[in-house]
Amino acid sequence: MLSKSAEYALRATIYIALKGSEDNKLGIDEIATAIDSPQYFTAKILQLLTKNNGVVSSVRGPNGGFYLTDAARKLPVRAVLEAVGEDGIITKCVLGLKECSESRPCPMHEQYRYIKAQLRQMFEKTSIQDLANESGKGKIVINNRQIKTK
Amino acid sequence: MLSKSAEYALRATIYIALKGSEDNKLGIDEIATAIDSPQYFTAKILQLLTKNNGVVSSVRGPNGGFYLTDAARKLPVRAVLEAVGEDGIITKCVLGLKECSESRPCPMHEQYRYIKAQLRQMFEKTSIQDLANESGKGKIVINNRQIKTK
DNA sequence: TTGAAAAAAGATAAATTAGTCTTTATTTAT
DNA sequence: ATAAATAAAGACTAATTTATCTTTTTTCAA
Repeated sequence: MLSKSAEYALRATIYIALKGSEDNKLGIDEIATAIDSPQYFTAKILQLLTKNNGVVSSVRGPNGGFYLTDAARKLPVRAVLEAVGEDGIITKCVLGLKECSESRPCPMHEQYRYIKAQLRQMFEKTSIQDLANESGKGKIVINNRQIKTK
Repeated sequence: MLSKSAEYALRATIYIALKGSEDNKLGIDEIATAIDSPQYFTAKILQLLTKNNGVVSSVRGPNGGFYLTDAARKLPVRAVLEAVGEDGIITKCVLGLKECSESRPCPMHEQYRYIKAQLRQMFEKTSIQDLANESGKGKIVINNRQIKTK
């Protein structure tokens, strides 16, 4: 469904939203451990998220780390996917046809249209903060690990 | 969304359903050209489809080629995905968590559950023949090319 | 103003997926 | 029986994605 990059991007973003703040920046090691992802690779992905769409903010040096601004928290989940170049799920044809549209639909188009619209809804109407809130409900989990909300 | 393998598998299967029959078997070159896919690679995929789930049938030698049995035509689209090992879309967690379930849901679980159910519906309730019929409606297209139904 | 802590950037490696080519086996027709 | 047509099987190459390691830059605190 999604690439590893996209999965890590989402998990990392949710984790940062949940545990980080401007005066509690999180280090890459903590993040990678928490979401159970390869550290260096996750670092690369966070770089993408800081460069594109301003999803994640970062500062270097002592007490540096990653956090989300209030504005970033309001961004739709789609912004995360876009930042890692992975929004094809809601833009491309299921059968991979370049030219597939209402006027020239592929054999699955009719059926998939509605589902695609819902995926789009989900990724556009849900904000990063919304996901963090879900995660905060206690029983909800990132990577098999209960996250303690402060 | 889907891998190239899965896309080619679906396109090839639909094409064979539409144009082939037990006494009009289709050659790999025709198929690959028609669905605009790399020939040798598509051959590999058709091998998978003949070995797994009996989606496609084939015979070698002169006048050999690929076709679908009547039974195969009734198979759900999911059988094609399974045959190429690509049914993760309807089985796996969006965030890639190993342990994500009703009792231990990931932050997107609630939202995605319904969509996943619909994807499953689509892939399980739609048969290969159904897709071929769609394709037969005339304006519908495999790979930007109008397929002439006899 | 120096040292240490952090992310950024860059270079490389490993794994997976996609794609190609060659050889073999099977089938049909002559 | 033999030759030709075809898919199957296997070996190989290329591209992309995933992952790791090293070096550089920035920032803070002593």
